[in-house]
Amino acid sequence: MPDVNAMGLLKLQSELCKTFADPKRLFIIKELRHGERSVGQLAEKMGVRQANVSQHLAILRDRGIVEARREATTVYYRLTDPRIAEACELVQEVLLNQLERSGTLAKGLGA
Amino acid sequence: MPDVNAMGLLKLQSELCKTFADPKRLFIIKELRHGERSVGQLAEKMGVRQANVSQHLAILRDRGIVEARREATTVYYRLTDPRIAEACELVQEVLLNQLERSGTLAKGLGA
DNA sequence: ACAATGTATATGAATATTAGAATATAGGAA
DNA sequence: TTCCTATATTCTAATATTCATATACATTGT
Repeated sequence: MPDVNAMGLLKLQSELCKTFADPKRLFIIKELRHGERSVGQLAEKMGVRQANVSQHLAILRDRGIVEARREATTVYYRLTDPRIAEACELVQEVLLNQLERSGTLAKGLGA
Repeated sequence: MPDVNAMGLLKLQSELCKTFADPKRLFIIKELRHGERSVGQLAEKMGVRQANVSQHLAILRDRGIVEARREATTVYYRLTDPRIAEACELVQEVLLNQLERSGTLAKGLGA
């Protein structure tokens, strides 16, 4: 008997993971670890058009990753759960480990 | 000055996260926490065709998530880094928390 | 050599994701 | 109201992902 029951939850979990499967959304998550940021602040830091940032924020909002707070015309976003950033950091550690092993880091990736 | 340096690493990180963005691959990762499994074992547990499992394993292999070991005609897979399973568990916790809040769990998802 | 078993890959069709352009909405100031 | 700023949404084209089918490859046994 195939394990079809677990698949329902895993489908939801995979949809949550999809939100981490884009570099711009990872940037946003990483940035929001340090506190609230407005859409414009994020757009500038990322060097990306406002509409595009807003699209990504909508995805993060729909999946319950971030929450918004409006102050006049400015909308500030924050993470809903610190464990989200933790999970992303774990993945980053794994990645850095992989890069170390393959020696790819040496080729000047900035730092 | 936009933060373009970080984007290179985040691109790699997002590609790593993409491997978690599919329920079947999450199933495989979850299953491999308990030890090695062969392709056939996974296919049966998942109720999925062997070729499809093999495709997903190839993705996990390419991203360095799993490693293979051959024994006669049988190939056994294992996780390369326990932190990968940890990260997935963190995401699962966040998900369960979300479901609790929205009360969706009550509607009999199996357990 | 051949056949049998277990696994991997190539191809194509359906579907999903992404970014940009244009447009829409919300709130504040005059 | 009108204008201005900040954010959101819709639509579209390009690209990527997923699955099934068919086929190829690797290993063991005969």
